[in-house]
Amino acid sequence: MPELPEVETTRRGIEPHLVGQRITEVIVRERRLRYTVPADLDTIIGSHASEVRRRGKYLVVDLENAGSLLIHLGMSGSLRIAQPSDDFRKHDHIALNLGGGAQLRYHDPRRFGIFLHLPNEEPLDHKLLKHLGPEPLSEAFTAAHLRAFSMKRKAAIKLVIMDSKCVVGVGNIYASEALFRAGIRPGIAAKRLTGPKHERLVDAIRTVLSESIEQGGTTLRDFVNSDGEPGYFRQRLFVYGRQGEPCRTCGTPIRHAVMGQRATFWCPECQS
DNA sequence: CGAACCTCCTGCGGGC
DNA sequence: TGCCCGCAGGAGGTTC
Repeated sequence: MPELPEVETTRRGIEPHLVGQRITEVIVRERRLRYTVPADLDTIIGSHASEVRRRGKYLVVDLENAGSLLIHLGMSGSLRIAQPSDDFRKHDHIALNLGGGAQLRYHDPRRFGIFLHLPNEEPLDHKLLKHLGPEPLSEAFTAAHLRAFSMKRKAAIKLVIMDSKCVVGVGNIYASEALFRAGIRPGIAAKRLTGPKHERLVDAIRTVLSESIEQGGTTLRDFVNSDGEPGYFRQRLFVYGRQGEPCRTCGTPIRHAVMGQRATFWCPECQS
């Protein structure tokens, strides 16, 4: 389940293999992703990748004079650098051969991901990106912003920080983790957060995501000729998936509930 | 506008 | 051991 740190780790992993490289061949083995992979994707053949950017959990591969690729890993997607001679594995849906001899492979068992070509438009103006809120690690994501956004929302604060119009890239796992670190119960109505809570939550989101990106950085080598799965499974989680287990801080059993149809975890003692 | 719910899909875990 | 069922989850879309 790629969250923002995994996507950023992916970006850093593939960028040095892509930038400056010419796309020499496009192989599409399965078009049925969240949106159908365009039938004319091979029009990118001959163009050079100039940059790999990230916006939220979206990746943008800029192509010189050929627009850009818009990629999302969905629930189960991954990108890795392979060799064209490597056997295709089940769910390896797309491969781009590169001038230097390597190959970028898109793998996605559940096919919730996105792989689109935007020939002309500025990708940030695309309808999928246009309404996204600030990057959590940018200056724009402040306590004042979170306060303003939460003001009229009676929805649970956890749902609000997972709303990409409020802030991008906070997925289900890190939402629970950030709220634990901030000492805030996930189910409290957003509008009822008081005083320093916004600041603590902004700080906690930043910390959780930054730490996870750092951990991912240690596994970058895995992007070449391996499964492309960042090492985030090693992440030490405080509450996520730990229902009934003792809180790592106080020993109280971790609670679980469904919010917005998503599993939610918290410590009833440490979070108020 | 916000809130609640639906949808896509496969792998995996629980239950027996 | 093997099989079946149901669930998990990102995020856009729909409905009220």
